[in-house]
Amino acid sequence: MVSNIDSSQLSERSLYLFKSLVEHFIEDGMPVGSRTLARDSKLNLSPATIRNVMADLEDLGLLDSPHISAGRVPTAKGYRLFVDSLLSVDDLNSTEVDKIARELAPKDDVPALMQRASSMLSDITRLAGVVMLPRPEQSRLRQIEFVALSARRILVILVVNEREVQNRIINTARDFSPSELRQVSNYLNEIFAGKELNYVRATILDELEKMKEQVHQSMQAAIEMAQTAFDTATAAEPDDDLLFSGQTNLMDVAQLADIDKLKKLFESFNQKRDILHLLEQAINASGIQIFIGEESGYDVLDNYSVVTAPYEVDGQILGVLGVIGPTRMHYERVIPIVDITARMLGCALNTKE
Amino acid sequence: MVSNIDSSQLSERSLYLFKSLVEHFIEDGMPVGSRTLARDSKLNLSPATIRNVMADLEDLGLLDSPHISAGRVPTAKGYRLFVDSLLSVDDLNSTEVDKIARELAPKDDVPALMQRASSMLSDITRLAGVVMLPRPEQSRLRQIEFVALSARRILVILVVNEREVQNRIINTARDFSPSELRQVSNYLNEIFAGKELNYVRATILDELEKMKEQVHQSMQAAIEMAQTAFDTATAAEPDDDLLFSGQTNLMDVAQLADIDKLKKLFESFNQKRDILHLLEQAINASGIQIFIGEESGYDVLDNYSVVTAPYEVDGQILGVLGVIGPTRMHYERVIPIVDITARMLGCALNTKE
DNA sequence: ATTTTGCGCTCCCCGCCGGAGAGTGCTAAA
DNA sequence: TTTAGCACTCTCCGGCGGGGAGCGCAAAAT
Repeated sequence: MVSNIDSSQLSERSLYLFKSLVEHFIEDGMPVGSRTLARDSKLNLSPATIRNVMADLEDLGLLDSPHISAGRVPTAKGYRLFVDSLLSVDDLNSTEVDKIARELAPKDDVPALMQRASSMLSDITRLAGVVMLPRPEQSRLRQIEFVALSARRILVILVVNEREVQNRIINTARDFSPSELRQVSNYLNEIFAGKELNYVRATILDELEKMKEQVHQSMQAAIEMAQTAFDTATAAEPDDDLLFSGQTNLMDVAQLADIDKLKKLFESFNQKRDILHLLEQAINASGIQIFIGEESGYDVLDNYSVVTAPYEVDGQILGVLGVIGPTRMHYERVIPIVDITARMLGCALNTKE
Repeated sequence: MVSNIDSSQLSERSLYLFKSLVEHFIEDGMPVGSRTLARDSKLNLSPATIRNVMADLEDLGLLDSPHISAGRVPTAKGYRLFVDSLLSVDDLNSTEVDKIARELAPKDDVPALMQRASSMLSDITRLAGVVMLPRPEQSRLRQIEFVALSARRILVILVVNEREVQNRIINTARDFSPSELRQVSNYLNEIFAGKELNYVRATILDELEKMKEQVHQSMQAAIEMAQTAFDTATAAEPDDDLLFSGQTNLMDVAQLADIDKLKKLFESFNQKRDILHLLEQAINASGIQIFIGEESGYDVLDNYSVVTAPYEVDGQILGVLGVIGPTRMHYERVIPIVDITARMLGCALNTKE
């Protein structure tokens, strides 16, 4: 990757002009020329001077011109500098904060809350919102129960992390009576409650042999049953961990030529893989993270940026949420929105305890 | 609505020409002129003759011309005639039938099966697929169970229709012991098992008073608990009953000017309301149903058609599935695909019992 | 040394023109 | 009833030209 530019390498004036160029371009999407910049900036410089500055900025790789006699446009590197060093972040007005708070009031279950967070992000930014659901690695088993549907069909209920409930229906090799089932669930709850799902699963697999010798005959069946249940449980919903919304907002901005690009982007929303990988990168770097255009490494994101923030409860990061839009988005607005949404989502998850 | 045309009102020849015009237009999307039609049809007629015929067809409202010196294009009414009387439906080749059968093999739970049906429809047609989940009106309560999460937080599990499981967490006014809960669930199962959810709900509401007098004190609590549970239960997931897929396929065909229309269509996919209403119309007319362009009454569907078929188990219709694409889709291919998918989905749901 | 002025040059955009092509409708002849 | 002929209407380029925006460079000004 080409070295990024540090704001200290540039004169005050260059930075100021660069900043207003970027702002101008974000505002109306047209390449910005020296004349416009001269008029709008309060520096009272002639267009010629500004042309010189712009030429320098272009040499540094911060600007680009679509063709020789058009104005300049920021490059990904340019946006990077802008976002890292030049951006003055808006304060959100209180109506918006209120709206976010209201939407994220903890009224129902976790998936619904996540869904609301996502659609709120897209509503308020008029871009696409995305929320990564809490990763299953952080799932702790709280309780396991069995309900007999018929003699050999058993409904397994896993209560995970206080709020989430998972169901599986399994078929058993032999009959179980209700009291037997109760016994089994008591046993399993005793040894596994509070443990991580993956740990539970691993334990069941690894120590199956050992346990077989120690425990009562019917407990063997319990172990096997649990194994079946968890096999499906932890492998479940591997593709249902991203919630998108407002994709259609991206169709507004799209200049017609981009429709093909946009289609690819939508497809990668559906496959979820790329976006998921991207968000996983953001999960560790705590705080707002911004991926600009091609620098994300996914070429479907050419000309698109992703603003992400992890959300956490009790200092533990549970997942990531964010906004996807054109590189020329209003970062100064989007950033605080993503930031505060992540915080409030954390709160909502917390108070729901 | 303007009266539709019956095929008996037209001469053999007109019908033949009309049919090849529609086929031609479906093939390459360009208005079809008299010359082309004269060349392609085996009738050995001069373009002039064909022009006369086309003029008649236009008078009948079956054709339209974008402008005076362009060829002709079918109207919605034209497609209607084509689909109702002229269409020769393809036999699916066995590879495709196999593919459908394989995809719909009953390997896992109902929602996943539905999801696969939807994406299969879109994959195989290269259009958008949609599946309506079984409507809750047809839900019969099979079993109800309670699991104590803590003293006053209770997990309610409703087993519906043999396969579906719904969970709610409710907070109670007072503590319940596990044995009490067992008692309550036994009581509720006894009176409500096998009944329709809506009936259950109505009964609980209407006869709450009456029961209060008759039944034991703790049963009162049971009723109230059940009420809380069902209140949320039947109202639940009103927006999660349609599964779309392959929306992006529609971006291929879209001529650039249509991008705005397409956006509106996508938005109505998200809101689900209109499409849901449309599919509900299809649920009663058993068999394939086709909505062409504006005749559906929803103007987001201008220039789009919807091919639907209800799927059923034991002669009872559970829901509807279908394909959404441009009016100029290959009906002769789409129709049998939708048809067979609906059948096979019915089978899959049946054998899963 | 920096900034400005002046100037020539390069593009894009838009409207215009004109011809080619496709297609129509009408009328008159077969 | 069908066809041939013909005038007419549109669309779709491609080319042309002017206007406008913008650039770079060099020379003059500060």
